[in-house]
Amino acid sequence: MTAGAIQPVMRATLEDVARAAGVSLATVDRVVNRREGVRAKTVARVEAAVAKLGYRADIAAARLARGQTFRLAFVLPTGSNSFMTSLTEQVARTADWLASQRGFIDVHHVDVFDPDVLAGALENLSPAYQGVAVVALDHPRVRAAIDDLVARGIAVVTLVSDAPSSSRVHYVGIDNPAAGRTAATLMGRFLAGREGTVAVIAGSLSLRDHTERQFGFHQILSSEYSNLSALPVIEGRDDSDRTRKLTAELLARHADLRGIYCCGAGNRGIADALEAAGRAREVVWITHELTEYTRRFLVRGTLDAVINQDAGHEARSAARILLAHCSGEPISPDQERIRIDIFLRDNLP
Amino acid sequence: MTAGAIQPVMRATLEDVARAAGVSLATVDRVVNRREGVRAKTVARVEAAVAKLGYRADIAAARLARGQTFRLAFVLPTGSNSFMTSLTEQVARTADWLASQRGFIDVHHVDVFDPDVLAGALENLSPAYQGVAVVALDHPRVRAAIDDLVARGIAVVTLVSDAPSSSRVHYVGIDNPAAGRTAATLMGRFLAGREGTVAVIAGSLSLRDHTERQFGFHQILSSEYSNLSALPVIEGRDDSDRTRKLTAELLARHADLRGIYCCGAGNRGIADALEAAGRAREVVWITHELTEYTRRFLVRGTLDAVINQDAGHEARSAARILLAHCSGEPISPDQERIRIDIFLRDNLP
DNA sequence: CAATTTTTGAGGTGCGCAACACAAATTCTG
DNA sequence: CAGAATTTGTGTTGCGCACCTCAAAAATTG
Repeated sequence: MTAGAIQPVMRATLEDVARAAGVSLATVDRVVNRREGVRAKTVARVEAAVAKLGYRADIAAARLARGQTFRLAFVLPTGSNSFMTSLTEQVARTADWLASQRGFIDVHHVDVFDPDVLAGALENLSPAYQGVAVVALDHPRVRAAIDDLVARGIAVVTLVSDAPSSSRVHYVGIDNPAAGRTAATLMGRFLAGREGTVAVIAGSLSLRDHTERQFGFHQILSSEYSNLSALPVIEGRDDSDRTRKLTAELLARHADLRGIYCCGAGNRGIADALEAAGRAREVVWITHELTEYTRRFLVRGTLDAVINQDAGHEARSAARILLAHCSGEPISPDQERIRIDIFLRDNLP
Repeated sequence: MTAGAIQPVMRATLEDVARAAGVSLATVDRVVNRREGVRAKTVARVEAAVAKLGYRADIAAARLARGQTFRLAFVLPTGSNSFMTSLTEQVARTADWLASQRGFIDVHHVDVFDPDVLAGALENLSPAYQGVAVVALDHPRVRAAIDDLVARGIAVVTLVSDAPSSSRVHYVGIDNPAAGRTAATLMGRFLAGREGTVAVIAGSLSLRDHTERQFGFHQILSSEYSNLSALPVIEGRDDSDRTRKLTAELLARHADLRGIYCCGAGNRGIADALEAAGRAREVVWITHELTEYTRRFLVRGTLDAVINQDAGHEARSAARILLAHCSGEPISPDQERIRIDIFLRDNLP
């Protein structure tokens, strides 16, 4: 047995560093906080002492002394689909956690599907915010609004849906083309060589994430599963009534329909139609986002797989990244990477 | 657009509460820290003020004032398989993070597969630790050692591998039977009705997690996929040389071998044997833990799916839970729940 | 009502750090 | 080598809280 021997546990303080370097507290402070007016030679001496003692500022004490507080704005859709509801709830929880870290979150609900409204909301945001997380739309006006915020020194992260060409500091969300490819691989493998058609239902093709998903899906399906042919993409507008009708039509029209990939919301409609037609077991259905409904369909066997992004992780990650950015701390990339979760009936959380 | 109006952002302090309740700072302190000697009526007044102002102690300031530091021990296997290496690394990173939260982690490496050695290591642990995370073994001596630590007031969490009947405060790891069921569903669906046999390779059946996984696997395979019959479990001892030989034998002996489920390590051996036999594409192979090797096999198409537990998440979660337990703070269960990740070639992180 | 007990208040200290003012020491100029 | 400029030291304050002491006030008792 190798024991990491029990060492003295006290943290080195600024004072320890000062003593070790043979300089005063003020000088150490100047060095560690990169202030002016210290000779290079002295800087080196202090830095050597820092390294030797393994000094690391107690960030809690530092924040306390600075009296820093952070104000963040989360701009979320007014829409009421399950995923966005869950995201809103997770943002609230994150706010709760952040409050104990001297951070404060205001949530603004806007119609993010209207570029002008969204851009307007961003433009009117109080300059008191140090950071903004926004479920973005990839549109020139929105892009400009984001760039404008960044130019004013406000850190912006895009959440769930990106605006890649803007100057946001980070995108917190999944790789949507990869998510689509994942869905296609599951579809192809679950259908294992059977011939037939596969339908793709998107919310709207003007949504970047839906477009990217169906792009990834088609990419893999056409290159690897020639036994399956994809039907033209249908826009369900994330609305269950509409998807119910559309799915019913699909089922009526295509006797050889083997699979449905839904890269948006409106899942209740799809489930209804599949079950009404009695083809729930036979048709492979894959969709996005784990909600109370998709969970139920999964357990029941109507739904075969869910591609999910963890809303809680996204909310926390956005907050952490904004905070780190504001206080110049580093972030650890692989803790912040949002994974593409696959859920089957068996590995539901 | 609904704007969460910009409110005053200052946190309420103890002094604010004192003023609002019309009592002194000392009394508020007595109430919030549950000290003796305050009339019930006064307690109620203070608590009302706390609620009204939404007062929450600044935990950073509180920790600073208390001068609290935490000492945690992580007891990890000496073994060198990729997953454990990665776990060790993630524990080191967690230690780094924790150091800025006034927490200190010592790592002890022991042969966790020998119950006596493991129990001995736990028994000899310095009483200076406030918390211990251990990759456990479900064995009476180990159980007793854990119970003993808990009896001495040391919080214990089991990590990756549980000792369910002990008095550990938490198990940080995946639901292994569910992981096995997940593997079986993937196997059954990828093979979609084809007839044949499926091999199961475990590290050792005396390891609780491996046993549980193969249990879950068999459960689903036998109840839902009658077209597939499982061969007797093979013990590969997590050793690539051995698994290579065993896999080669399997392939030679069973022309109708359709799938391999490996619920332990030794994946390089399996990959070698599959590729050497030229049956890498045809045989569905599912294994556990995403490592540099399994990632490569996945990309190459030799491996079909990986069931993974996130070592980084586990390390951080164990530390957070121990810390919360030591300082009497609550934990948020769904942030600490370790998920059963499924990785295909397409959703690799 | 005095004596006793319980409750409350006032005040101080220190945790580790940031931020600042000002004096002292050191170096650099002409 | 005086004077100026630069570098370093000393010292203080306060962030929000925990924890302690001692005295004052209030409630309870005989």
